[in-house]
This record gives sequence, C-alpha cells and structure tokens, in this order.
Amino acid sequence: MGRAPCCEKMGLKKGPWTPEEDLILINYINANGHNNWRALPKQAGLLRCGKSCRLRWTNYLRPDIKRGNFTGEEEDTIIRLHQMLGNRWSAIAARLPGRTDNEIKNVWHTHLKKRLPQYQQNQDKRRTPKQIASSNPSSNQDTEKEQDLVSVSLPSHVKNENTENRPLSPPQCSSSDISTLTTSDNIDHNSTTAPTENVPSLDVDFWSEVLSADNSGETSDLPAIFSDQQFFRFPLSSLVTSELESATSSSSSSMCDGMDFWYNIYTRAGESAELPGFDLDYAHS
DNA sequence: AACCCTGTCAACCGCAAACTA
DNA sequence: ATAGTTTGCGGTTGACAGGGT
Repeated sequence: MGRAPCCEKMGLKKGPWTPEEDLILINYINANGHNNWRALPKQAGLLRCGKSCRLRWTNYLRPDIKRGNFTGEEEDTIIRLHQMLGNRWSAIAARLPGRTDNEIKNVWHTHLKKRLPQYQQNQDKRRTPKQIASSNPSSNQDTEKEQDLVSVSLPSHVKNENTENRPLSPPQCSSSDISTLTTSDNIDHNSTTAPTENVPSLDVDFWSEVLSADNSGETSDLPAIFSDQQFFRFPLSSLVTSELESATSSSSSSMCDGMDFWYNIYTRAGESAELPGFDLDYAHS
C-alpha cells in the first residue's frame, strides 16, 4: 500500500486558504459535488491536494456549519458525550449538528477539559513515577491509567481473528464471563479517585475507550448512545468487581442480556457518581 | 517599544478502515 | 484473496493575536 506523495513535493500549496481558493472550491462543489476528493483539485483548478480540499470543506466551507461560540448547552453536551465516548470527536460531532470534530476537539482542549475537577486528578495520575514518589513517598501505584482497566475475555463463540483481544461485547456477555474479570492486584483503593465507601465513583475516563466493532448484530435494541456496536473499557478503580457481579445478577438467564449488563453498570455507577450534568435518561432512551 | 508567554484554532500528518479493481 | 486507492479520524503543529512585563 503506497503512501500518497507529499503535497509540497508535488508542487501543491499548503497552509492557510485564501478567499479566492475558498470560492473556487465552493463553486466547484456546488456545481459538481465531491465524489472524488483526489481528483477534485485538479478538476477545479486548485493547487491543493485532495485531502486539504476535503478538510477545508468539511471543517469550514460546508453550508451547514454553525459559526460562532459554543453555547453553554453545547458545551455541557460535549462534556457529557466525552465522558461516555472519550476522544471520539467525530462521534461527538455527529450529535452536535453544525459542529465539526475539529472544532469540538479544539474547544475541548482549550476550554472544557479545564472545567472538570477530575481533569486535575487525571493530570496527577499521569505524572511520572518519580514525580509521584516525590510528592507522596508512600505511594508507588496507579501510575498509568491503562494499569487498572477492566479486561474481560470474549466468549469463544463470538471471537474471530479480528476480535482476539477485544474487551467483552455487551450483547454476548455471560455471567461466567463476569467471573473472568481480571484485575490488577495493586489497585489503590485509597487513591484520590477511589470511592470512600464501597460504591463506585466515576471519573472523566469512565467510558474511556470505545472500540468499534465490525460485525454481527443483536444490537437493534441498543439505546442510541450505544449504537454502532461499540465495546467499552473502563478503569477498574471506578467500579469494583462485586459491583459488576451484582450488576449482572438481576438477570435470570445465565447469558445476561448485553444491554441489561451495561445498563446495570451504568445506572449503578451513575447512582453514586458525581458527574455534573450527567443525564441517566440516556440509558432509558 | 520590544520581548515573552499563553491561548486559540485552522491546517497538516500519519495511520487505519473502507472501498475498488 | 490481494493489492492499490480513497476516505475518515484523532493527534499534533504552527501561525497569529492579545496580554503582561
């Protein structure tokens, strides 16, 4: 698979777009559409690569782009969606009409993440072991976020070569699978992010990673936020194993309904979570 | 006035998925 | 099934503006 030649080496222009170039691109797309971004600049008479054209169009020139500052409501929505989806900017943008993933990414990094109290804690978590040791000599644990991620083995009947190491797919979760939860032995339950009681609390990374699945169904009854067959991983420090087990014990069958599984975890965690603006109605929709 | 620092945001880069022949 | 091509995505960069010293 060959890499496309660098724009500069091809004599193509880089950098900020001029109003003239914008006009050419707008006129061309309005007249011809954009079926082939690679061919578009040549046909339109632009000295740009297709990638640059596509980016300029999708992030700036598209007629449905909403300009101007984000409203408080939009910002709250981004924060909530980011708590659920992580850095999936395009997925967040899909739920905010008129806003682009690039714009949302920018506003997140420049404004929103600073608002979250958890952000500072996460910054602390990401400090180097040396830094942590210097500030707290008694603690040498939990230096990496990845360290305490829940990992659940996928049932053999839903495995394929592409999902070998994937976390559990919600629709195929069984009770026995819950018992195979692997935990890190050195979880620091007294850390700043750990709950003070035996109830989970959430931090900003709760729904930290969403891996897109690529196939096979049983998702028709998923709420919208779980659409696109997504698999979730989350930090175990946020949710102890007993909570996971009890979250699934309500299911009468040995193979619990995938959505019940996630819904139970979601609501149990949510009951005690202190997430500003976190709307549990998502789980009911 | 000159310099530095910080915040903002448009644009680029590189990777991987999706598509096509 | 395979290789080449195109598209989409998230991370990162760098130019610019504004404020502080």
